[in-house]
Amino acid sequence: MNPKPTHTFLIADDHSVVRQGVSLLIRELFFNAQILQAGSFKEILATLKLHPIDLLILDISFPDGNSLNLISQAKALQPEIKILIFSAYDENLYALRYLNAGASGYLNKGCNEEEMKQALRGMMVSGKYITQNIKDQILDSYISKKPLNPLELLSDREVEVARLLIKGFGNMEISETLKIKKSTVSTFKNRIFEKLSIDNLADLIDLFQLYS
Amino acid sequence: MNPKPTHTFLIADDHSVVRQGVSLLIRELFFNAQILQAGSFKEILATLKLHPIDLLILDISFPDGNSLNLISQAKALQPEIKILIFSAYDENLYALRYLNAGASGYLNKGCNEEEMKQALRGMMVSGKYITQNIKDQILDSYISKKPLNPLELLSDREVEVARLLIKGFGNMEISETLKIKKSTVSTFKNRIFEKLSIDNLADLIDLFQLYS
DNA sequence: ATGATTTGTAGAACATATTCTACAGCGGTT
DNA sequence: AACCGCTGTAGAATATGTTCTACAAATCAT
Repeated sequence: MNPKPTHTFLIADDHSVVRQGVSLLIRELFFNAQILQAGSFKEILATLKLHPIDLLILDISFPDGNSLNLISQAKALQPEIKILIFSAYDENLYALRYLNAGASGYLNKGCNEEEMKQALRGMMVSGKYITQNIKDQILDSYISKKPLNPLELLSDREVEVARLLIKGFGNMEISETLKIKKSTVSTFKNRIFEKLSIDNLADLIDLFQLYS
Repeated sequence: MNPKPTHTFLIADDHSVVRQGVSLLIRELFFNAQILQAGSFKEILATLKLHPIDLLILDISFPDGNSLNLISQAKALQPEIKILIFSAYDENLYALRYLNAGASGYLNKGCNEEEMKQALRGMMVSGKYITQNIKDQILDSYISKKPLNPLELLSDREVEVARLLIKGFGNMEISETLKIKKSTVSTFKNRIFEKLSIDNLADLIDLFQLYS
């Protein structure tokens, strides 16, 4: 069976429906692809240790955190792996960050099937995929450092902390989740508030709602 | 073809992958079902006007708003329609509200395939599906005659405190504004959280946003 | 290439928030 | 009239969060 060995995909998303949907799409394009799935960080890493993967399709948010730092771990295990971020979050907010962290494509979950197929083809043939929108952003951010929206002022870690804050996590929980001291969390909180010119959680939640 | 006319499903979600994934699942259970899809409010309504639907599988959040008031519109068009909410949001926070609005099932996107199938079967055979968790909630709210609008649970002073909290006021500021001791503010905060079954400010803000 | 800034991290002292308990007044029930 | 739960209020002990300072590593700007 399977006379021509073909590509291996790993779909990482905490929602099984999404994995199924992506799976289907892939099969339409690469009919004898090998498709693996993972629903958590542990599963992703475990799979990467066992199988060489051509393309990792990676959601941003998992129950156990965001996948930013997973990228480097994945690359450490498989330097040649291609990573396509597939997220429901606004690309304007996250794409640059993730591309910078080592992903080579960013696709919004709000895409239609055609875009999705293009993204998959793009990743497989040229190793990358980004929308015009993001290309423009890259250009802009190259030309002038003017942030398009206030959240871009935040560093990766700051965004991470901010996202936990708006989920309702307290400093203690955050410090445990990220394994940093509580005073560190406070420092981040302060810097976030300062950068965004706000001074309370309610405003932070407001801002994130506005810009995503 | 299709000798035995069977069920018609409408999958409403702004992410096409999700629609595909759900589609797949449905086909496994109801192999000759008719499956329609919609990615926006307009599409949902348009479809409802053209086709009688047995089960509407409905996401909560769409680019053009949340689907709460879409439920009554759907029921207006097709009083017999069954609606299963399929959402990534915490069921504890939203399920009752949507059930009350006319949905008869609530399924979290974090479910596995088996749960999803159970939900689909539940909806088709008995017209409803809810998790034990939500059953408990309903029971509680029945026994204690909790009004659906949680804000009605709060006493005048509690609402006053809650409003200040969601404006971003800290306990100190509230205690100064209302001329009560800070420990009193904490007591109120606790009672508010308890009455609304939440435990952090982010959820309070969420709730207040939903109810306005 | 080098100095300036940002980023990620904490310790210690201090400020704020929560918990647990309590109690009096009010309104409804028996 | 006596009881009950809900409301508005706190004190004290405890838990959590903030500030201020600091420092190394990374990144940026010149």
